[in-house]
Amino acid sequence: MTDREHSMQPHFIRNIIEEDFASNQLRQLVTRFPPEPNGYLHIGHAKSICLNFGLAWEYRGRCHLRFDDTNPLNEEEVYVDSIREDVAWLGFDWGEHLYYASDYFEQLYQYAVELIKQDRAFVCSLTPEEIRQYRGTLTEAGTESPYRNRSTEENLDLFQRMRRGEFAEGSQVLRAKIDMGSSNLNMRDPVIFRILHATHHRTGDAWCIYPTYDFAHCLSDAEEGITHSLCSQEFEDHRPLYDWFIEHLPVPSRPKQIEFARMNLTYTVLSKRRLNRLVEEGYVDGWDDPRMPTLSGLRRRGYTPGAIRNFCDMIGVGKSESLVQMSMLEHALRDDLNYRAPRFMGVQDPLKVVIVNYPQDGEEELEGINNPEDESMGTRGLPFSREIYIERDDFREDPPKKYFRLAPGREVRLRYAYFITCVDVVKDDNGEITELHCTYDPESRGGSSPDGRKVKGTLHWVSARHCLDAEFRLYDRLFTKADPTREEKKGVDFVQYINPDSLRVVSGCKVEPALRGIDSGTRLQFERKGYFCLNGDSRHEPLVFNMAVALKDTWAKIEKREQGGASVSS
RNA sequence: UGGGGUGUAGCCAAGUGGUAAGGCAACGGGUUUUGGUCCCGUGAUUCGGAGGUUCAAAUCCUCCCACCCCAGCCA
Repeated sequence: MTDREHSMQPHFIRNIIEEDFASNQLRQLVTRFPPEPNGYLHIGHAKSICLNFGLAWEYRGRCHLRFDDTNPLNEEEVYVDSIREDVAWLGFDWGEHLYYASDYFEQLYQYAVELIKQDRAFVCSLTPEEIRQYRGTLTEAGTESPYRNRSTEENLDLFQRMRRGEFAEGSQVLRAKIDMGSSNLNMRDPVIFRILHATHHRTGDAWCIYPTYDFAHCLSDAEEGITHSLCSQEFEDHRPLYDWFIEHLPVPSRPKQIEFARMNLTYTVLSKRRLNRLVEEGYVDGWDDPRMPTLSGLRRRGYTPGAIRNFCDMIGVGKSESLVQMSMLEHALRDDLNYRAPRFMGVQDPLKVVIVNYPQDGEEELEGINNPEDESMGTRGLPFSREIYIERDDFREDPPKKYFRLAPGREVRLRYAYFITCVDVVKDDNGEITELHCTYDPESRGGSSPDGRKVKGTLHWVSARHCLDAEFRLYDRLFTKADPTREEKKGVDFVQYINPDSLRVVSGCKVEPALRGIDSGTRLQFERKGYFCLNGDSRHEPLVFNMAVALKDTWAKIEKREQGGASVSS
């Protein structure tokens, strides 16, 4: 991470940390990113990752990566691997500080025993349904469990037998003894250990009782010396409970929980459940489909870690739930890639152009600049010959107003090559344009004329004899509604709003030969089109390029407006 | 009709008693061998609403409205 990327935008969490340092309550900042290994990370998680690791980096503290693996029913090793990969890819380093809540199972068990001895926890033999009924409702107080006043000895014995596996799942639980009349449901004698006869991905069959989130999370934080435990807002109601455990147990440190708002992104979904449906029901091609907002999907799409970090920085950290426009994410990518992506020429919909006054078998090499924003990226050779391909959309027989590309009798520039003038349009029997005849001005070699003559348009092109075949995969928003989740609340299944044109596969594309042999994953700009990324499995022709994001297109905007089209939304 | 949280421009977001930052988007203009980039300019008499305190309020007080979260032995 560089300083350029890390702006120091003020936000309430940073303010709290500043105050804690100022009042000498804090010597070193310690944060943590605590994913449950039960799914893949997405852009929403990136916000939390960047916040936690970013703050630790900024204040010379440290950030732990801790897997919150207290529920063996939905956790798997594959998820821990992908999460580690994604966090590292984003550019963060947890150093030696990789932890698992499951590392603390024995300690957590001892803490529970301590609570029983303090008469602050009891084994409850109510059934799950009974527990629910006894809990009361939002507006009515709960009822105390008939098992609430078991003796310490009996509780100790029962809890030990729970651990030994003497009971069936669901028959007993350990509960904290707090207040069944609390208006905060989390304080109505919450369950802190439950029986699960399941194999855990790390502890195997060593345990058959597992701590709940509320019990494990705060104590894990305390064990690790976390100073600021940042979580999303839905845990705000849990904070009194978090503090209750910290207060009553002999923990080595006293972490502070601070909640911030989750982010939503337009035209996509970010909940595990919905993302899972997209994959399970085949609407996308897996978790790393380039249309997915998962980190693996964004990576395959061509997003850079720097772009995602900048995006997270841009959106800020607050307490009000946001619906961030996709245009912000796209801006962050363009902004990053503009400086680092090498430029190439690629024609999506080829239209043959014959340079009639160019030598029949002539051939020469022109020079192209790899990145106008960064001279150190050098130049490359561009083979030129009598027959080339240009973009079909760069020619209009009857050019509309403000169109300054090629048209009959009009002169334009071929980027880094020559000025050409269209002298003839060749069509087939159906009236389809099959090729263009143009003349070139030998004096304009390189792209400028010694007489100072100006042209309005510059076109990208490839030499027909030298170009490579390619396939472009053009991605668009996954949904047709900015907030498919909101629509869902009106009773419509969000999959109804999946964009049928979110993927357009275009074959028959032609790209310049310098692209031969580039590595998969390489990010580049096809000039005048957008930023692309060579797809992972693309070794031979046709080369497959995923479009990460299109370049801004002022002409498309003008054309749409002239036609009275609707404005583009984000 | 319980509790917790949030409301500042189309979106994100600073600001916490002294007269509304910044970014994205949009719209003008300049530069340009990418209709890209870059540069310049344009937007809130007003901060969910209504009252009140004050010389002074987005900031303090009162009432109201809207939205989000909570009744898993999920996290």
